[in-house]
Amino acid sequence: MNSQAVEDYLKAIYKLQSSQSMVVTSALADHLKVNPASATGMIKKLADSNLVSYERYQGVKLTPPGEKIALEVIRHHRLIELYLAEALNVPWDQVHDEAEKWEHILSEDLEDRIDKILGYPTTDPHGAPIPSRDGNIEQRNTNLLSELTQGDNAIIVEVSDDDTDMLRYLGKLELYPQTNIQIISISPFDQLITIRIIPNKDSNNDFVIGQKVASSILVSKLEED
Amino acid sequence: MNSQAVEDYLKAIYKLQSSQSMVVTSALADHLKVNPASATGMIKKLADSNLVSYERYQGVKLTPPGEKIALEVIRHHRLIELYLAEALNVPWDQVHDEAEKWEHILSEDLEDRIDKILGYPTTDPHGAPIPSRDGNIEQRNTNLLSELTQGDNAIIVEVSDDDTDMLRYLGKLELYPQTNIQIISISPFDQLITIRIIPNKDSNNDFVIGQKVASSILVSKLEED
DNA sequence: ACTAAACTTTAGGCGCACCTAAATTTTAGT
DNA sequence: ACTAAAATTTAGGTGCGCCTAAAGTTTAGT
Ligand SMILES: [Mn+2]
Ligand SMILES: [Mn+2]
Ligand SMILES: [Mn+2]
Ligand SMILES: [Mn+2]
Repeated sequence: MNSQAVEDYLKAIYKLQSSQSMVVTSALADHLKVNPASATGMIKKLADSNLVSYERYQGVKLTPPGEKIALEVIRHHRLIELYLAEALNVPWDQVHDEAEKWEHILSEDLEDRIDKILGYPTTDPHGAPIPSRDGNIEQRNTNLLSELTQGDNAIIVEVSDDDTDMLRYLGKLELYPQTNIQIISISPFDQLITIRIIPNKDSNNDFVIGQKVASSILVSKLEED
Repeated sequence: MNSQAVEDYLKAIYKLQSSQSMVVTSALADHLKVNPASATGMIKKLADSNLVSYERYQGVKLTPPGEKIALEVIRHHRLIELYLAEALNVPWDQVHDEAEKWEHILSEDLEDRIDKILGYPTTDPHGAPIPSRDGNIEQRNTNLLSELTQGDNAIIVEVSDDDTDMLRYLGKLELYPQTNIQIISISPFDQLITIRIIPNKDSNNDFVIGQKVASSILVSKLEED
């Protein structure tokens, strides 16, 4: 069995691979809040087990077996998050921490039972896709909300799930996955974004977010009509 | 935070204390499937933290703080077992292993949510009492089924929860907690016990169990009428 | 009371996953 | 091309929880 540490490293590498194609030691160490020297140690272990390919001083990449394990753990994580939210009414800003622990001990049998009870869901409470049992994950074409320009219409696809305070804030603004939004304006210098949630007809409920918040939201652009 | 190992030791000591008032190193080592030398090492650690009182060569006893932690973990274990059985249809012979892992990472918040959804239950699927949040546990007056004599009527209170095969067997015999039984006869030499489940009126469905099975069942004697 | 068996503890080690400090390699600026 | 800064790896060490082997203590039988 893979240790919790191994699973967390593989998961982190998977996540970081979406931005950098080769994950660099310091990025991994930052993400996992360990010392770079510790990350190097684990990287060597993972490379020995053929879970990552590793070039000294250059960084790591998941091998197919490493990616398989990462996706398995991510599937656990997201199914658990959704289950906690749906079945146990855990608020969406708290499901992540609970899932972070439970994901490592969930049995395949219980995974299947949860999957079934949820009706074989495809996304978690933050909009992230749930990998299938055999390790496939939906690839989507998304933009950061911070990349949109004035007048754009978009639907929120996913929000980052690991910052409790951010999630609570987004909840207060009602910026959930599946919400339709329009970019009313973007201010000069600070790039403050004025947003309207789309059923709203006038500017009464428009609000402003900054770049930090806007770059934690993934959207899919809608065609103008 | 207490490690999983510490929690498992305290739980084991609690369980063993019900039979021996001072828990001896080898009993603990047997129960936890570790080497006696390892148990000694952990015992010294627990004694240093004031979770057990320890006399060299004589054995250990839980202190009040140690018992509090043990009951907390047992509460987790039993709530989880019941939740898995009720909400996720996990068979009663499989809930134990899942709970054994989950009990150590369950948050107090999720514990409360599960407790509430189950309607503040008092016993787990095997009939064992669930300690209250503040660490009280119901004391019951029970006998082993193996201690009963011919003609006795009794109600099954609890069955031991940690042997999957035994539980599957008991399930097949329909010997669940709350089942009323009568001791029809006990054979000489082997002490084989012929049992009738009480709604049954004649001997058609009587069956025989041996001492191993009979001593894994806790009962409460019923007065004759 | 003595002794042998049974039990328990001590001594010494191991693997895991982390750390700090020092050495090495890469990188980026001039 | 050279050098200083940044990143990475190596070296050496820690705590945890386990192990085996050896030494010490209790126990039970004679
Ligand atoms: Mn994790
Ligand atoms: Mn999520
Ligand atoms: Mn356990
Ligand atoms: Mn139980």
